[in-house]
Amino acid sequence: MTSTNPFQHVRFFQGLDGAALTVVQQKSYVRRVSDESFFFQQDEPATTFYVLTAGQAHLSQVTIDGQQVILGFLGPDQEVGIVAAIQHAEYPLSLQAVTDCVALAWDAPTLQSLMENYPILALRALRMVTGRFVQLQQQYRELATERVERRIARVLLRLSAQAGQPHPTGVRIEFPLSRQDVAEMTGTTLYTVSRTLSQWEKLGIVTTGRELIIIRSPQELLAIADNILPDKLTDP
Amino acid sequence: MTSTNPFQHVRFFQGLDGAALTVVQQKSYVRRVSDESFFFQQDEPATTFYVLTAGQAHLSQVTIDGQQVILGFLGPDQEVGIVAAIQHAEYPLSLQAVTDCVALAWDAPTLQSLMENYPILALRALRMVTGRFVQLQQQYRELATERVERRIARVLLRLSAQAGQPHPTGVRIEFPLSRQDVAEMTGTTLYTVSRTLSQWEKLGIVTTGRELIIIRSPQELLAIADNILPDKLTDP
DNA sequence: CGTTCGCTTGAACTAATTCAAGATAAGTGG
DNA sequence: CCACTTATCTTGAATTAGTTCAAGCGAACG
Repeated sequence: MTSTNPFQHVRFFQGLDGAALTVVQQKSYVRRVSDESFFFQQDEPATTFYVLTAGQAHLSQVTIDGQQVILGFLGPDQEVGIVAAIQHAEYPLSLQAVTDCVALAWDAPTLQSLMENYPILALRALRMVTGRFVQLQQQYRELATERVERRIARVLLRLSAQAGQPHPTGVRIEFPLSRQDVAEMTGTTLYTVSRTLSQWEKLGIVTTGRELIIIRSPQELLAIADNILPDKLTDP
Repeated sequence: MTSTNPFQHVRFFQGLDGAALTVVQQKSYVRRVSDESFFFQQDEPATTFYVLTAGQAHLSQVTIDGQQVILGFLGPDQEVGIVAAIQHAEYPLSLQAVTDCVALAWDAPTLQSLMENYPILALRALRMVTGRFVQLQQQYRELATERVERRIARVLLRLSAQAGQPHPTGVRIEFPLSRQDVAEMTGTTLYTVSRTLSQWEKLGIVTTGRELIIIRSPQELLAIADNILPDKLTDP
């Protein structure tokens, strides 16, 4: 068919010409991962590089004593597993589907030889990882300096930007998201998240349900994230 | 002279042959930065890539309200500023010398053309950034899940591994390190750091002074970091 | 030699955690 | 379709880890 090549949307392949795109595509295979299942788990040998084409998945780490931390969510056209391509190593985290997912996959040796044949791919990957790195540094700073409420506000804003769908009463986060999930993203407990969301619901900022969050007033959430206190919160 | 090329020690240049190393070296220049001064500051345009050859410096971010976070320390043979080479961007953080420093420097366009001429450099950089990324993810998880005491223990162990010098009574961290600095690395306050170090000093784990920390018992510090409680701490 | 800077320590305070108990909603199988 | 089971969520009460404020000490510095 003559429609645009879907690979053009993927940051990782931007800058490749048509012929190269075809080669890259031929070397790929499709992997389907159903809701709740893992693409890979922490400490497994890193064998595969993925570009997600449909669904949502989350990146998480577990501590020795079983505590989980969610480092972020991945949506369509996002890629993961570059570590597989550049060194014999283990995945430093797990990738778990939170809805049914479809992904394009490349084995480590395949990607490695693609990078050798198309040096621009290494530069692309470098730009990609650097961007994520800068983002993680910012998240780190937020975790180190900000109160729980602000961190929760930031996470909801980030998720709504990344996976938000218009909804009659606001923007709905388009995958099941529990209080526990939000806690693991913000370094707090599910109790504190529940209390915070209850309070926001009373103020009309969000609507919540079981594994569901709809943002009614992004402005107020932004004000909380940026620590701008509205009158109704400062008054006793 | 016939001694080994100093560039061979730098991770970034490993894999380059002698001729390439010479070219890379010729394109570099030396920059000296005295104690307390900045290599660059957050939000400045990223123009330069550095490899530190002598001294110690720290990477830090400041929040809008002036709070500082230290993301890590850099010692000899470590490199920084890859963001300069790959995109027109601002430095996402500041690099400040904590002792007198000497560094090799490359301007962004220079490094960019070097990467085009020697594609292996992009792969090197990718490996480097990925490594740091994995490390930062780990630090993030620690910050999200661990108590202050453990985080402080980890930081001291990390710093002693990176910049520790043998000392009659233990391992000494070889640059001025204030309580405030440790607080900014662990996301806590200088008061809590002071209290923690005082306690450890009573237990004989460390010796401290003004901007000085000597680790006397790395094992006990490791036990704290790994949450293995010795009897004397569990007894009432 | 006074002033600055880094450090210590007590005391009061508070943000957030932990524990406990119950409510609500979603599967599951008879 | 309804009872049974399971998982998510809410909320109060008690607790605590860590912060904040305040005051004072001692070493370094100009």
